[in-house]
Parts: sequence; structure tokens; C-alpha cells
Amino acid sequence: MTKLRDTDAGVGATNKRNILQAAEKCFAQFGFKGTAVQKIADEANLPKTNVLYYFKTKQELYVAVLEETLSLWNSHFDRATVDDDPAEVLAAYITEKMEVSRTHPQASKIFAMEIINGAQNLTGYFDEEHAKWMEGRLALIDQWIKVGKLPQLDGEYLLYTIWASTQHYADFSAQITRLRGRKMIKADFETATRQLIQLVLGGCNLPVPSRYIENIDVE
Amino acid sequence: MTKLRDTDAGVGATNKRNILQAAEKCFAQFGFKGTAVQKIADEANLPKTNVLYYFKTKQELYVAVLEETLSLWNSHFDRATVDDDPAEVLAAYITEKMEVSRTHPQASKIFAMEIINGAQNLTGYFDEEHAKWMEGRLALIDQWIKVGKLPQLDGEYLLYTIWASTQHYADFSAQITRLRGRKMIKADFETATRQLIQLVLGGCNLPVPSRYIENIDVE
DNA sequence: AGAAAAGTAGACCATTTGGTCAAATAATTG
DNA sequence: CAATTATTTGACCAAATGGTCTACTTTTCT
Repeated sequence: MTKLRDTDAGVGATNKRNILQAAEKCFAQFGFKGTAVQKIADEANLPKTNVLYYFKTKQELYVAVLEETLSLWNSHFDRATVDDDPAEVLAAYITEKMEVSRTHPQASKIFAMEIINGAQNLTGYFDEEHAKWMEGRLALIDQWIKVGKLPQLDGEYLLYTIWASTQHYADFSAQITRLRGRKMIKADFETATRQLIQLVLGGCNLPVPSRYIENIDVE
Repeated sequence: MTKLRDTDAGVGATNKRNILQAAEKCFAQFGFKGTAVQKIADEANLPKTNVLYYFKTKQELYVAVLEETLSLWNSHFDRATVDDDPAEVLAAYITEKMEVSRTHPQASKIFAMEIINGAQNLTGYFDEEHAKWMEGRLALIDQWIKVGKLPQLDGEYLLYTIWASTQHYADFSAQITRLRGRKMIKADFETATRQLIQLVLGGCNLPVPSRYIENIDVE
């Protein structure tokens, strides 16, 4: 029926997705400089020229990959209001971020390296949006404090702690795996998530919503 | 008097230190692949050949830099025992790690990138030592739990949270700087440290030692 | 069908770069 | 002082790599 539309069907779009995926894998493992376009091409089972056909330069491809990772920052927290319960909102936020670390570790790593190297490729647009987002969230936290739903604290450092502690499981997975002798599986992530929620909420004098407390039956 | 001994005096040793410092700066900013030996040489004000004279390969120089960063992991926590007060020990540990982030951000970044890229250059020796250290610290935490100084929790995730939250200020400084519009200064680090201590100890149901509570006079 | 556009792909090139060589100079030692 | 050792330095090389050019095939549109 409907002829193939341009955006996400068709040979071109398929190839683009394919290339982006291959690139994500490579960039996460070797960084921007450490990744050869040829390597991405191999990973995507395409000749190098073909990769450069869809993305004029390696840099352009990298930025495309990077921009995809930015969607990881979206969460329900974005739309929370002062009427919401900070315990619920923060617990959900931590859960979401942990889930991102578990399911998109490569994207997290790319983002981390980009920041470590000075964030030269993050557009001013992202900067602005991110700063605006931050401003709004800090205002919300201040409101929560004002209405007594949160104790006096600096929202900025609270958010940094949440970001750091959740992203850590993606970015530093190599260290974690070596320390414990095996990769973290889903159940481990769930335990880590529960404990992190307990720690952060406890540190904010908030009760942990029952749904985030492990169901240990009997005893 | 004493003729110059080989290790840390003499032209060679001076040059080596000089090169290591230049290399640390470059590797932190551009990563291993992204750093040209020539760049390090420029930074050290030496011809490239001279750099390769002291370190046979770029990799060897990188590993030398990397190994220096490992000393960052040493802390008073290493020698804590069950007789110590976990609140004091953890607060001091967080303080030490935050201080490392503030004073050695480059080393922290290099270490972070090494881990993100799979920790290919970390010797098995470090792995073993680190795992042994971890085992000992987890045992200590379990002892604290057993004697009732700590609530039931998994020490592993507690340590990850501390590492992540403290190293974040070094590794993600570019993001933080952009979000707040200016670099974090010493006073900011102190505030961040206090709040992180409050959060972690609060999350562990521990009282914050008075010395770590800000002196707000009056009001 | 035929033109135009999209996609495929090998050959090729200029630059970067890690590393070598050889020659010269300075420092040390017996 | 002579010999040896340590250090400095420019010239050079081979491999890797980002990117171009050209030619060919396939798909799409009219």
C-alpha cells in the first residue's frame, strides 16, 4: 500500500540505523580517535565508502551517535511538580537512570567520554536545554523544601549524586565486573537500585515507598 | 656531598617527571589514542625523540602515567577496623576522595577513561590488589553491621556510590561547569562534600560527626 | 521506458604519527 | 686523559587512516 516513506524505512534509513549502531559500539569501546571508520564499516558489513556516503565525516557520524545518547536524559522527573511526592519521584528517577545504565551502557560510556574530554562536541543547544532543565528541577526541589516535603539541602549536589551513582554502573562496569568476578545481571541491578534508593531517600529523610522495598517473605 | 643518586635527582629523573606530567595533562584531555607523542614532547619542551628515549613506546609512557594515578586509591579507610566509628571513617573517606577529585582531576579522568575503555592497561597486579582490598573492606563493613554499628546493607553498593559520587566532580567537571556557569572552587567542593557526607551517612542511619557539619553561626 | 536520484564500491591520496637510525654532545668513571 | 655511558636531536620511514574521485548498479519518479 503506502509507498515507503523516507524517514525510517527504505534502504538508506536501514543502513543509517545499522551504521549508527555499529558506530555506537565502536565509539564506546575505543573513543572517537580510537575508532577507525573502517572498523565501523566492518562492524556494519559495509564498505567504508558507504559509511562516508551516509555521514560525510567521522565527526558528523560521531555527533549523530552522541545526539542519540542525549535522549537518555529524558525521564518522568522532567514533568514532576511540587504536588508530587519527592520520595516517589526520586525513587522513580533513580530506577529509570539505573535502567538506562543497564540497557544502554554503550551510550552512557560515549556520553561520559565526551564530557571527560571537555564536551567539545555537545552543541550549545544541548547546553542551553540542559541548563534550563536543571534550573527548573532545582526550583522544584526548592519548592519541595519550602513546603516541608524535603529537608534543607542543595538540589544541585543531590542531582549530581544521583547521576554519578547510576551512570557509574554503566561507565565503570569493567571495574565492577573485575571486582566481583562476574558481570552484574538484572537481579544485581535491582539490588543496587533498591539500595541506592534507600541511601538517597534516607539521606533526604524521606521514607522509602513500599514498592521499592524488597519483598522478603516470612522470617 | 652525596653525589646525585639515580632515582629522583639528576637530569634523567627530572626529565622523566617532566614528561610524565606533560603526558598526564595530554592523556586526560585527549585520551590515549588522541594524544600524539609529539604533543607530549611539545608540552614538556623536548624533542619527540627525547620522550621516546625515556619511554620506549607511547604505551609504556601511558602505563607509567596510569600507574601513578593508582596511588589515588590509597586512603585512611584502608586501615580502619571494626573498633572505629563507621560515621567517622566514612566521612573521612568521602572527604579524602573529594579532595582527590579537586586536586587531581586529570589523574581521575585518565583512570575513568581507562575503565570505560575496558581497563586493558591495568595490570593483573592492580586487579588482584584491588580485589583483595575490596574483600577486606566489605568484611569490615559486615563486621560493623554485625556489631550493630551499621544497618543491614550491601557494602559493595555503598562503596560504588561513594566512588561514583566523589569521582564525578573530577570526571564530569566540564558538565558541572557548564550547568552552573562557572568552575567549582574550593568552597563549592566543601559544600558538596558536606552534603554528600550528610546524604551517605543519613542513608546509613549514622549521625554526622559534628566536625562535618557546617558552622552556621546565629540565626 | 527513460531520466534522475539514490546507493554501492574499488582505487587512490595526503596527512598524521609511532617509532627507528645515526650522529653528535655532555657527563661520568677508571 | 681516555673510554664509556648517558643524553640530545634531526632526518627518516612505514603503517594507519580520513576522506576524495570515479564508475557502476539499483531504485524511484514521470
